[in-house]
Amino acid sequence: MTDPIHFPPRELAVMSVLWKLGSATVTQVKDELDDPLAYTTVLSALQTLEDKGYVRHEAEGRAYRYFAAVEAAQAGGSAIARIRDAIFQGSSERLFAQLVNDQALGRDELERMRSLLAARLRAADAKQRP
Amino acid sequence: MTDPIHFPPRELAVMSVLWKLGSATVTQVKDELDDPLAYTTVLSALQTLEDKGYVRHEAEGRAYRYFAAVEAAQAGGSAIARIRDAIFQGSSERLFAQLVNDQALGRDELERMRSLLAARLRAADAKQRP
DNA sequence: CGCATACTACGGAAACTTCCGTACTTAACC
DNA sequence: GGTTAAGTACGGAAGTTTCCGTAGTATGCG
Repeated sequence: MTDPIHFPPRELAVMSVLWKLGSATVTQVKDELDDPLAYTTVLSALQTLEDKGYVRHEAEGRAYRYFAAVEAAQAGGSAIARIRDAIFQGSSERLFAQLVNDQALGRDELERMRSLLAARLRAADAKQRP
Repeated sequence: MTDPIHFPPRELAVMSVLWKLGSATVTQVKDELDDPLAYTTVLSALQTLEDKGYVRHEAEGRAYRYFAAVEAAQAGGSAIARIRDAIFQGSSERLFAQLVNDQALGRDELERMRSLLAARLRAADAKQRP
């Protein structure tokens, strides 16, 4: 497996903007962040992330457009695994229990989870007895 | 809601040991960690965590026994929310999709997830039309 | 008592993270 | 051409995290 991807809080917030928008200029990232940071602060964060290889940029006019260089799914998988192992002692089931415990989950969302899980179970069956 | 709980990598590893063992002395934590750290390094981590209020200790003989002062479930809920919001754009469903995508999940584990989800759906129904 | 052993407190170095100001560059506009 | 506006590069200060060595304290043992 690759090195575990870990983002400190502020860098995660910046990555989050790129994943959400697909790509963004420095000013766009700055405007999306909850905290009012100086332009150069956001630029620094992006440059740090670029150093680490998590972000790349292209020139756009006289500005730069930034792109995430890692997929959200990849970062998500890594983050989930870390939480599962460290907090839930390796138990996906316990992690899941905590996830569905969220009272804000609507019925439609729960239904879609059920569908997803049913599909996943069928896939497991197919693999087990082909 | 309370301040978001966030553990840097090493501190998370230490908390993980406490959650796993219930409580532990410095030496026990040290022995459980994957990396071979000096005794004082582990002690420092525990003291830092105690400063932050995430850990407490009691005297045991001439040593200290450390306890987690936050529940794993609480830290887990906070961590899951952070990942959901930052990486999966607030979608529990997408987080869940990534979770069940893990090929290492066994049939029995998937079955138990299905039961959990079914129970959660029944609870949602009961709340919606009592 | 004197000594080794086991443990904690303290201090600090190095690296990382967050944050921003200043200086430099380029483009557009008058 | 000169000036303003928009943008980046650079450097650095302050705080956090990681890591450990040294010094101090207490316990038990001969």
